[in-house]
Amino acid sequence: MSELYIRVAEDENEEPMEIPSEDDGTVLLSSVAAQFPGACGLRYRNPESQCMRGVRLVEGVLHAPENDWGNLVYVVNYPKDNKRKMDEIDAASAVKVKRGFQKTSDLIVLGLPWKTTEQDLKDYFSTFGEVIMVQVKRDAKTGNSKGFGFVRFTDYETQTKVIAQRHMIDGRWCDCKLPNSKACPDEPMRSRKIFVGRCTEDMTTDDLRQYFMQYGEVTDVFIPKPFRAFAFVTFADDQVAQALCGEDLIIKGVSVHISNAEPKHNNIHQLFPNFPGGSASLAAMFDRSQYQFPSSHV
DNA sequence: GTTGAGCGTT
Repeated sequence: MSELYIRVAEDENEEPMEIPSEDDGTVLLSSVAAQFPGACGLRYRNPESQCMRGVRLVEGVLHAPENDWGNLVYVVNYPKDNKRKMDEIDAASAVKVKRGFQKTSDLIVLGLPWKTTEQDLKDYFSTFGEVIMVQVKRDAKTGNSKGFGFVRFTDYETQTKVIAQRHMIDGRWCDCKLPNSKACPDEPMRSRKIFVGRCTEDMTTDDLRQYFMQYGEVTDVFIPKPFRAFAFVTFADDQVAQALCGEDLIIKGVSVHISNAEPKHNNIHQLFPNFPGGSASLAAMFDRSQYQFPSSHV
C-alpha cells in the first residue's frame, strides 16, 4: 500500500485533518495524537448501520476497517474524560497558574496580652514575612486593648504559615485565624462543591463519600434531612468538582446528575411558590440551612 | 487599676 492519508476530525461536523498512514496501511495512534493531543483512539460512522464504530487498536497501531480506510472521516476518541472536560481542567489550571498567587486576607489575632501594641505586633509578625497592616482593637473610651487584633501579610504563603501555628507574643500564646467575616464558605467553597441531583433515600453520606473518593479527596458530604433527593459533596480540589459537573454518574445503581452548587441566597420562592405554611416559614427554614441549588433549578 | 477562647467605631 502506498502513501496514504486518512481524514480525521475532532467532531463529525468539523473540518478533517489528513493523517499519514504507515507502509502497511495502518495508522499509528501517535500520528493521530500528534495532531490531536490526548487522543486514545478513532471511531467512525458505519455507512450501513449509521452507528458509530470503533477502529481496531492494537498496541498503538490503528487498523483500517475491512482493510481499507476508504473515504470516511474518522473521529478522535479521548480518554474517559471527554475533550470538553479536559479543556475545562486545562483552563482551570491556567487560571490558577496565571493568577500565580492567592489573595491574602486580614487575620484575627486572638489572645493578645493587654499591653501588646501595634508596633509589637508588627515586629513579631515581620519575622514571618512582609506585613501590610496590623491593628490592636481598643476600647474607644479607655483605650485599653480588647485583647485581639488583626494582621495582614503580603504573601499568601506567609498567611498560611502563620495560621498553622500558635504564637508566643509578649508572654502569651496567641492564635491567628481567618476572621468570621471572611470564613464564610460562600466564595471559596462554591467551586469545590457539587450538587448531586436525583439521589435516592438509601444513599448515605458514607455511600457518597466512598463513591466520590475515587475522584479526589472529599472534605464534606451533606444530605438534607428530611429526604429531598439531592446532596452536596465538597472536594478538597475545585478542579475535581468542576470536572464532574454535567456528568451523570451511577451510584448504587441509580443515575445521579452532577452540577455546580450555587451559593446560598437564591430564589427559593421561585422554586416553591406555594410552600405550605407560607413563604416566611420557608425562608426561615432555608436561611438556617446549608442548602444550595444549581442554577438549572432556579 | 478588673478580664481571656473572644471577631473589626471610623
